[in-house]
Amino acid sequence: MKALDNKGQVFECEKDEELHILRHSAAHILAQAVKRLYPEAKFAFGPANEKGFYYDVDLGEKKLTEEELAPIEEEMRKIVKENLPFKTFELPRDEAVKLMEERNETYKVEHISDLPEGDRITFFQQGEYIDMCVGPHITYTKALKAFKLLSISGAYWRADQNNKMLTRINGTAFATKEELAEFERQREEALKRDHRRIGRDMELFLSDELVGKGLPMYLPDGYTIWTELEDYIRTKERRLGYLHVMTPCVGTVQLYKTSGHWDHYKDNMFPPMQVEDEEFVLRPMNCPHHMRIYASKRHSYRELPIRIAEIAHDFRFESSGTLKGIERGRHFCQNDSHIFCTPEQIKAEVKGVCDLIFDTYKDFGITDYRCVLSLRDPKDTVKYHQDDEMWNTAENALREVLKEIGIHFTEEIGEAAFYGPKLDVNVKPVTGNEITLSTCQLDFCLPMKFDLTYTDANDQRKTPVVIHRAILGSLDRFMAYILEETKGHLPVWLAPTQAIVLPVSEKTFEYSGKIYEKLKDKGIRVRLDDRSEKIGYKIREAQAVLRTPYMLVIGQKEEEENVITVRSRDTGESSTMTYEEFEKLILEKIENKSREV
RNA sequence: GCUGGUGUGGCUCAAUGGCAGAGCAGCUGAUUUGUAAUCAGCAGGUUGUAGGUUCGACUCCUAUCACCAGCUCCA
Repeated sequence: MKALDNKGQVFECEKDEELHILRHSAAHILAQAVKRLYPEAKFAFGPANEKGFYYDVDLGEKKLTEEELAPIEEEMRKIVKENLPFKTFELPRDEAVKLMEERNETYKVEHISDLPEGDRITFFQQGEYIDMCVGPHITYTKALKAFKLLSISGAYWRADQNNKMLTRINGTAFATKEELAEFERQREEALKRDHRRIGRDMELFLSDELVGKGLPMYLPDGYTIWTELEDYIRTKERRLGYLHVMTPCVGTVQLYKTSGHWDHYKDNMFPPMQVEDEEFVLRPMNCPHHMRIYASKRHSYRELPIRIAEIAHDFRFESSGTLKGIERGRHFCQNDSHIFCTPEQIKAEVKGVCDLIFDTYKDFGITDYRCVLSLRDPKDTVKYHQDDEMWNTAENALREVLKEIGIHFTEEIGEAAFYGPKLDVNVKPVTGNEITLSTCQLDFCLPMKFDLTYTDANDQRKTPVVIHRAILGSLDRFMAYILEETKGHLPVWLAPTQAIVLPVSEKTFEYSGKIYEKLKDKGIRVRLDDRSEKIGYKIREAQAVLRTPYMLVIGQKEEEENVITVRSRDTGESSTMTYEEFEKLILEKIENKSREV
């Protein structure tokens, strides 16, 4: 595909940048169409992204509805048909400002004033529409062959909620109509993979208005998965020397004032409750409790590192718009730990945490993740604890360790916790934005606030370093991700129903019942489907709804030969074996806590 | 919280101002079945909630709640 850069050169673009150029150009054509239909419209930013493109528009008092997308899309088709050439030109800063002011593009003017002095200011034009832009773009509007406007949403100017909310028009574009059709098909498919949908189908959890929004309840099968995850991680942690504790789900306001969380997050906590002369909040995180456990006695350097862990229930008053099934609720359960160590031990401990994270991911077959070293924004004096030296030490220490271990990561400014830098491991759920699954945070700050100490080899009082870490993050969120990844086809050890006995007819109910009882006695999560339905019906339900790894088809043939026929959920294939062989097989699978089936 | 959208039986959807309906699930009965839906019957609703307009509202209006997409936020 031919493209035009901002020096006016036409070039043959690389395959991998084609889509981006196409979508970015679609955004310009969208803007042109909007301007034709709504001449008062002012434009902010209109980039391409991984899903398509959007343009943020200020339509004054006008509120665009989704029905009004169709005429805009129609106008875009007209522009494409007009086959307007894209042109580019460059202006000195003052003339650029003048041009944008003439066109009433106040957001563009504001943008120019933020650009560094020496920057070239370039424009692209197709027909009557001029946009300030670095390009590149398609050469003629006809090159845009397959596009669609998808939705309307709001977006704050410059991503700041104190600014005006603009109208964001979302669309997508592809090189061909076939690819666009495929995109729409995949979008429908994705809906079926959404953990909220799977959770409802499989009866894993539910939300109830009367209980409260953002407060999901786990049903028996969902809780089975939950407890398996809990056992899995606790067992792993015990082997690594973590010490599990249990602390209450409330704490005094003073506790959070001491930690500094109160100042930063009081608006995102459930409000305090006054009881006698104490004021409590539902706890939003566990660090302060664990700090107080550490502080409860004197520690020698010989004891360190001390790894205090807890599967801890937390409550956060999340904004209603951010709630999303069990991925983000107002109650959740953290797989939390605080490692108290000496500065010398940081490296080994961070490495231990990283090893644990990636070992766990290997078990769950999680390969599509992104590591981010989250640093403070030194300009943000409100959010971050002020201590340059501490930050430099902590950030350098963490960066150094990560490099040494050989983890590939990107650095992001302003993503750190208020008390320290962190490594976040992020994944992409089926719908919505990237989420953090695991985290490892280096903290020199809270130990000081809580006056934590240990006695070193020279009998000197020293302040320990704290590593906050979560592997499964929140069990709820982890479960959501695993459900989406597997489409509910969980490995045997996690599956709520591990095997289901399916008698072909009443004639084999008794033999089936014996098999069911034997498996149940072994602690296997087994069901018996003794309804008077045909075998095909039972298989369909076991496969598509329950997603049971093993379906045991028991007919007269099996009874006569004293065997069972095992149908696999994942291959759809059946094989015949003795009961003993099957029991051995399934117990091995349950023992093997990995994604393989 | 903000912007937009959606709310009809457990689920998926129909009915656009004039008698609230279908399929699946459920229950009852028949059937005794061999690898992704056996047949018949029955039952299931104050159309999210509260007001309003109208002779008449699932349908129009107002408010509110929940859910969905996106934005902001995410210790």
